[in-house]
Formats: sequence, structure tokens, C-alpha cells
Amino acid sequence: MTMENMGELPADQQINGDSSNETATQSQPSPQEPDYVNPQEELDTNITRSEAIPVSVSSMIDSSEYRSQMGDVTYHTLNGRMSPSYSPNNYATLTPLQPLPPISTVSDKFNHVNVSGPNVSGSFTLMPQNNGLGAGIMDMAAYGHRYEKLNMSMNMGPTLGATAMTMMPGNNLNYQQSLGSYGYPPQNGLASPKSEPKMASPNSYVESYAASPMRMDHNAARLHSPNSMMVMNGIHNAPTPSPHSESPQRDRPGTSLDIQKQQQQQEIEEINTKELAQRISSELKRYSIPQAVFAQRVLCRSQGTLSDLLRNPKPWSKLKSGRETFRRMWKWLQEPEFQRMSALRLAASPQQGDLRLSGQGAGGGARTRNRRVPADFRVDSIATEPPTSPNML
DNA sequence: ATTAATAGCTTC
DNA sequence: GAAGCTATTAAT
Repeated sequence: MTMENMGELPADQQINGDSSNETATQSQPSPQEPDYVNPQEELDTNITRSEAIPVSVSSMIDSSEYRSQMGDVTYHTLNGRMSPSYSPNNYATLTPLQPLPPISTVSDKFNHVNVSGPNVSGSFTLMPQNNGLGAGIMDMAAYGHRYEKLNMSMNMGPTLGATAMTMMPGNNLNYQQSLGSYGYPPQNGLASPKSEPKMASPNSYVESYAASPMRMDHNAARLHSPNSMMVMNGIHNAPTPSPHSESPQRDRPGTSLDIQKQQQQQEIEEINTKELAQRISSELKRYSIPQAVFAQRVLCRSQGTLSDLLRNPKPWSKLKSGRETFRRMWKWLQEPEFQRMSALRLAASPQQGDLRLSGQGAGGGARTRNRRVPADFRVDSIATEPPTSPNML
């Protein structure tokens, strides 16, 4: 089954970049792919689950309607507003697919936690952690705001570039400050940004749940988290002990690690596509992320494809190569907000000129129409410095 | 004007 | 036939 992961990728159009998920870590897949790739992985390892623990939303709403009302509502309330009113200057349509962001399959890289990430990893770690418990909401909200702001700033111009950076999660400190600066409204009042998260202990996030499996059955745990909007669902089983971030892959050979791996794999093996589609839809709406963007940046697919997948997700069992796409979605969901956002904007910031379009294969029509990446996401200023590494270095 | 949904078509 | 893409259309 693991093979699937690999097997499918190659099939992907030009997404060869990620052909080998794991490989990504080692070096850049393709020239187009900046280095954020690596960072991502690192982050992934570090933070990923900390935040992903949202709460449930009802354990998977089976409702066939995607637009989960709950999520949205909740969010709105919390946030007070999430007007999708950021007006992109030119939001063009899609662009040719690009090398997809390495969605590292969770296969095994869970353990090797922070890698070389100098302070970077550390910083990030904190971020997501914020939510720790109650902060979840703030997190989301904050991100939401950030998202918008970011876009705006970018649109506005280089001048604001700085601003953008500020917001960038370069380091938690910054982050926090940014929040302050921007005067993020206390979302709910419950989670005011804690000035000092536990930066000190990077391992906190550890307990994070080992990635919630898709099969969310038990959703007991997430009751705690305030942000029910996220809804990750559950933790499959018992929370993993606690792999300290510090020790890369040395957990307990044969024990927890093993189990974790297995669990994760399983999770990934059985994704509740319907549920997932719902959640993705919700999240996209929540953050006002257009399908086109998400599809391209995160999934490396076209808007139309995504739309279809979200609306008519096929059961996992019936999926063949299409699983990969869902895995990516899943992965994205699991990531901390911050990372998600980064993925959205960064993932696609290769040189615009570089995009090789036309040749997509199907569709035939694609003539040399050069569609540029949506302005919003095309964070030039930021693109220059991926949040992940260069940023704070 | 922007985005989502759909149709038709291509490739594997 | 599955999976996806582009172009087009509908909806807001």
C-alpha cells in the first residue's frame, strides 16, 4: 500500500517534483521548487499535529452537504467577520499546475523532527503551539486576518512588503507582535494571544496527536479545543506518548514509533473522502481561499478538478490514483494554520515566467495562454523569502 | 469581476 | 474507465 503513494505520483502530470516524497527532504526536487520544500517537511514534523487537533466538529458530519454550516458559523462568530472581501487585483484563473508542494507522506518522516532548521524550526514550532489549548480560536482567527492582510499588503505593493514579512511567522515573537500590532481583536476573548507561548518547550506539541486519522471514530478528545471549526477529528487512538521533538527518530524502536507509523499509514490509507471534502470546502470558505488557489498550490490540480472532487468525492475504496490528491488535502488539513497558509502562497511562487504551461495534456485547449498566478497569493515580497527558512535567518 | 460548477476532451 | 485539464457557463 505504501506503494500507492509513490506509484501515483509519477503518474501525475508534471508534478514530478515530488515524485519522491521523502526525497524532497534531501534536495530540491526541481529547480522550480524553491527550498521551502524542505522547510515544510521540517515543520511538518514539528508542528503538524499540534494544531491539528481541532475539535470536532461532529465527528464527521456525514451530511452530504459540503458547506458545513457549523464550521462557518462558528468561525464567523468567533472572528466576527471573515469577509471574503479581500479584493485581489487580478485574480486570474489558474495557472498551469506546478510542482506540487511536497506533501510528504507521513510515512515515516514523522520522527525526524526538526532537522537542520536552525532557529526556524523552533520558531515555527511555537507558533502553532499557541493554540495550545484555548488559543486555538485565536489562532484561526488570527490567521484568517493575517491572511487577508497579507493579501492586501501584497496587493498594495512592495512598500508594504515589510508588513507582510512582519506578519510572516518568521519567529513566534514576530508573530505575536504582529498580532499585537495589528490589534487583533480578541476573538472570543478567550484566547488572547499569549505573549509567551511556551517557546521554551518545543516538545509540547509533541503530544500532539499523531495525526488524526481519517477514520475518525472516536472524537472524544477534541471537546476541549475551543475551535470546533477545525475539526480534525479525532485522534485515532490514544495519543501518542510523546515523541520529543528533540530526539529525531529515536523514539522507542519497535514501540510507539512503530505504532505511530502504522497508525498514520493506516489513516492515510483510509480516508473518508466525503468527510475530507467537506472539511476542505469549509476551510476554503472560511479563509476565503478560492478553489483555484488551493487546487494549484496545494493539490497541484486544476480548479475544475478540485471542484469536482469536493462535490463528488469518490469513496476511498474506489479511488485509484486519485487517492494522492485526497492525501494532499488531508495533509494540508493536518497542518497548522500557519503552514497551510504558507503552502497556499508559497507553494506557488516560482518564477512566473517559468511556468510552463501549455502542455498540460488533456484539455487540449491550453494554448499559450499565460495565466498568471493570482495576485493575492503571489507574494512577491514574501516569495523572496520563504517563511520557513531564510526569513529569520 | 471573481469564483464555483460543469462539459467536453485527452491521457494513462 | 479513471483522473484530470481547459474552456465555458452560471452564480454571486
